[in-house]
Amino acid sequence: MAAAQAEAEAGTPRQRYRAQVQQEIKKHAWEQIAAEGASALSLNAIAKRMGMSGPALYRYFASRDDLITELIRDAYQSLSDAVRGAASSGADIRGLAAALRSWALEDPQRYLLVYGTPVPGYHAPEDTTRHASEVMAALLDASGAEGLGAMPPSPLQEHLADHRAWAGEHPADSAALHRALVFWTRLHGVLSLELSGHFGGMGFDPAQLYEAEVEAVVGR
Amino acid sequence: MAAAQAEAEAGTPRQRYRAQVQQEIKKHAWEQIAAEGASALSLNAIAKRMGMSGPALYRYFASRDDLITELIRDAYQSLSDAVRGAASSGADIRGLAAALRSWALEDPQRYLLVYGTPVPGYHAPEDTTRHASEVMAALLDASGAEGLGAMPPSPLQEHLADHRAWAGEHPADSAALHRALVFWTRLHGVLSLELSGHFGGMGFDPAQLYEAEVEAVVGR
DNA sequence: CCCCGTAGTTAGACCCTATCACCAATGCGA
DNA sequence: TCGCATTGGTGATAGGGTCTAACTACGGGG
Repeated sequence: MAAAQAEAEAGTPRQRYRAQVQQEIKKHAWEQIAAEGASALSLNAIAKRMGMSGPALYRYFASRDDLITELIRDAYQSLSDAVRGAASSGADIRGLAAALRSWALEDPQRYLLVYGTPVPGYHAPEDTTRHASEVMAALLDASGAEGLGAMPPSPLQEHLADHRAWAGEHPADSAALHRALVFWTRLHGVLSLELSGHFGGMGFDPAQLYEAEVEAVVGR
Repeated sequence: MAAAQAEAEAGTPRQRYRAQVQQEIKKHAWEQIAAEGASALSLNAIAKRMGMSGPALYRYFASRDDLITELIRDAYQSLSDAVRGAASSGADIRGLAAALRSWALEDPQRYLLVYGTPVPGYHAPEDTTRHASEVMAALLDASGAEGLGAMPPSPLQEHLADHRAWAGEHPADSAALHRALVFWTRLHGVLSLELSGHFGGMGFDPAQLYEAEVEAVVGR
């Protein structure tokens, strides 16, 4: 609570007001993104909805890209919270998968902001990669758990044993590294195609495909 | 060749000129997309590079969205050609995977134009879904081939047996349907994350992960 | 109480898409 | 070969976007 106070109420009244307006801008930005996609986000439109003139927003965000970067940062933070929250409340790998899916469906455009098509040349700020690492760490924890079907040794696992920089200090064997990567890429494969509407009209239920992929990762 | 003539040289000189200019516009559009991404595509910039004024392009494409739709159409066509070409020259499921990957790496933005983040509310024209079906059909052919590791029966396969509208008239059993879906989603999972740069800095080789996923689909 | 920093304004430069009216050239039928 | 409708290209313009610059109004700390 002290932390919440420090974020929400600390400082001078001016700073509190500033933080409040920034939050409101972001709120409208998310609504607009959910409705029209990130590429259609317009500072002018946000300003009008807030009852002020366009250039006023530049007191709060240096540029449109700055605002979007901030939103991406928040999205990463939210994702990290969701999966680490699930992990810390005892969820196994299936639970993490469920948490990931419900986080994605809760706001598809938010998921696509993180994992969708990037602008060539865009470089994510430092702390987003930190959040990505946190998610990875939770995945690696779950991937190393006992009771999972054994992944047969493969050339990839030998490769991963030699290229595990991304795992940091995490004490996971190459089978766990492999499982974490497979968890990520397979679930992203189903989720992103579903959220992008590529399953639309095919007639089957994406949730069941997702479940099947989760079971395949677990090892049956 | 008769078909090529019909496309490239048929009709009056006016029609030939028109088709030629349209092709040149598309060429510049692809260059711009490859460099800056589809969201940064500008008709004005294309016109300037071609040495003419902005509004002139509207003689050839009714709107920016129209041009992009046409590019998506061409991308689908190109993808369909690539995988059906591989299939018709005797490639097995591994060959299809290799063809898909090399098609994707050849022009990442082209892949992302097809499978990347869509604009909410955008509806693909009819013939793109036709190309998607052709790709699916090639996949289903390969997925039904003998010599593949058996996919154990699962709840998903029962579901797919009842929801196979997307397979059309194709005589594939539910195991083949399952394998085709898994082929698509898993390889897309690796490819899209790779092309979006999410593996950047992780240190491992995406190609080896891709290969491992292909082997997993084949059934080892 | 004054004063300075901050929030907000309008004006404007420079992009973009898109439409319009007008001009020029081209190639077809008579 | 000539006339002329069709077609391609132009500048002007409307309207929206980002973003900068100059100016005004307010409110809290000295």
